[in-house]
Amino acid sequence: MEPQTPGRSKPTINDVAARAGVSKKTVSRVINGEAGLREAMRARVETAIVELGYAPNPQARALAFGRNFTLVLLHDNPNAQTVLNFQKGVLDAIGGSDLALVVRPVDRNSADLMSDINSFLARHRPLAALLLPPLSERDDLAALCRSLDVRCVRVGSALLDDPEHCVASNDCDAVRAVVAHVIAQGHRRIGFVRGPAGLRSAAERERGFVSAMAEHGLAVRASLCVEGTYRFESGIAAGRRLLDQPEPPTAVFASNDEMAAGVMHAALERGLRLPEQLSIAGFDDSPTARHVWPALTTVRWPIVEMGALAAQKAVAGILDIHPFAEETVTLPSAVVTRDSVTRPPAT
Amino acid sequence: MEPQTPGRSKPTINDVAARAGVSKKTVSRVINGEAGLREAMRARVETAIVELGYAPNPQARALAFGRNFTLVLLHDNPNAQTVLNFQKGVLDAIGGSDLALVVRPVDRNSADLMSDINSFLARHRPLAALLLPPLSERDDLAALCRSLDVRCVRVGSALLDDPEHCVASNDCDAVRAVVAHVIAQGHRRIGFVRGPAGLRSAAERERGFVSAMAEHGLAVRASLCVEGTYRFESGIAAGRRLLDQPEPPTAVFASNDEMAAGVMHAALERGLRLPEQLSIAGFDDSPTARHVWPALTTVRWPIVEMGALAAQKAVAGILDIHPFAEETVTLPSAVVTRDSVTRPPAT
DNA sequence: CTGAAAGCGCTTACAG
DNA sequence: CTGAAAGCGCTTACAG
Repeated sequence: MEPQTPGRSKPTINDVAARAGVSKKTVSRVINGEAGLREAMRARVETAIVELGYAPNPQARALAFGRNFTLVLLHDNPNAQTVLNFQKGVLDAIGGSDLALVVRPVDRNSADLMSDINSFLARHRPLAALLLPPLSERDDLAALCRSLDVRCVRVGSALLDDPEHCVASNDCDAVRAVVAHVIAQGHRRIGFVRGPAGLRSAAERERGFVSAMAEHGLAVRASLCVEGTYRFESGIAAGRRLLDQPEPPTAVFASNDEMAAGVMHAALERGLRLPEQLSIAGFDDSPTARHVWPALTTVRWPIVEMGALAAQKAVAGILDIHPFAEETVTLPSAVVTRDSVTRPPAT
Repeated sequence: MEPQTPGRSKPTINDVAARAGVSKKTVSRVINGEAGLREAMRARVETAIVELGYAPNPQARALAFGRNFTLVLLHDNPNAQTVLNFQKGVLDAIGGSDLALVVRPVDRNSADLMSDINSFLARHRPLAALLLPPLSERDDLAALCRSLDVRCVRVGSALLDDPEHCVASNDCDAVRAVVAHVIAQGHRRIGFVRGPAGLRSAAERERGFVSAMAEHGLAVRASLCVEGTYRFESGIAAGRRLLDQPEPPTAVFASNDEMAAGVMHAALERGLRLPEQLSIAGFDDSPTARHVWPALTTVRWPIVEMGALAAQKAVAGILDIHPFAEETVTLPSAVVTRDSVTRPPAT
């Protein structure tokens, strides 16, 4: 069961060099895929590596390189599914390699945020930092990474940086599409639950809502737009306010699924039948979207793919993983049609 | 903004030694908190450390120690909230220290599972591996860790190992409590949706269900026990089978929240009113439990606390984080009473 | 195109 | 109780 013969410890670069009859510098060149080696040399070394079952010691490389072969995920995102799906994307992409993924949740309201991240990065010295929203929106953080010579890839609902440093969805377009779908069912009075002020995703989704309404010649009534926090409870509160209007909406778009579920609660506690008396759409395609009744029409956010693309950008030029074309930045979202949106009640 | 004067790079152990007028070995002793140092020495070194803003280089320590100061989380758990809450617990516990958390999802059905983990652990050399269920149930994996001299802490629904290597909930008792609550409402015909065969959590929860029924003198009818996969869809299927019985249950306990949500769907698609016509209880207290209507009565699984306790055990004797008494193994669950369980319909 | 030397910043093993 | 030497397994910087 144990491949490693007791007493004979793991082979080092010296063992490979000796066996191949070359210097360890040459072995190092092969390991790091450097150019300008005679093919015969390379082959000899590779044979020795295989025969010995050699694998370079990451700790030694890290010390000599002054850099760990790790990616660190910095996040302050309350949505577990989002964070985990992103991790999955990253790990799928780096799977075969010897990279490791380090996770580092932070508190964006902490006064020490920058200095904490500074010291963590300075000590740990990863290849790159991956920033999830809303952290990804902070330019000071991206600048900090650069000043520490740590690559930085920012994930967001819109273009946050140059193509090498950014992975994006197009939330504006995605919301435009789902709201267009609602409108196509015949709705005119559509309520909107906005995300928290200051978040880029909230702004993009609002732009999408406003565009969709404008494109179809519908007015955005201020009384039918309320702000939430992206949390479930705020969705309940928003739903109540919307339904308390003298002319309540016949449909509501909430800027994420949690708040959409909250709007459902507000409707159900008033005894409304769903979706007949109120259509509701959300954003994220979280597990909750399938679990609620009626199942929620929503937008699938390509977070797994964004994780894979972020990993690819993080190691570009060092490791080659290329599921995506090099210039890819924006990944497509898709409307997921389920049961929570139907025609408005006859008036 | 940059504390590090350009040109003067980070202080090393040599700088500290020089400034304190001691050998670097002495500095090393202070860093590692070794005993048997004159207090005056220690104080001198500590002053120099503070004055210089010195922090040991983790890469160098890793090489010299033959060990990284990291914890690796090995998991094959489909529940994002569970995994993320566990990560949160671990990170809360190790927060201040210079430990890093590395995540490594694996595929427990892969033929290379053991060899993949073997090579990852052998190369990465973490302080410890943290195993989440269902991976934690595999004795061969725990043995592999030990053979590689990597500590291993197993998380489970029951005692899986010695107290130093195990963190547990008591799912049997927790289910007993929630089912007792259902019975206390007056239900006699209670359906049961089991978890997948082979999983310890499924077996423990079943034991709890059976005990609760027995304690209250109720029969467990085979026709009212169906097996699910812990996934939502399997809950729908289970719910349909239960409701198709000639004498359908008046209440259902599903072994997790996802399946409970599925049972709700099965009931709603038949036009049942919830909870008046069917009471439903779940397990996990996932976000979904709050989002469904009626909100789900369930069991809160102390996964955040288990993460913190697992971290504490992983570094015991190396680092001291002690929110928990040393001998703590089992952490308490709690019944969360919401709206999905009420009295049975009058007959 | 390949290699011998020095070094990365720590710790272990041994003295005294 | 403290230290000088050697070493962990790689890479950088320089030769040739």
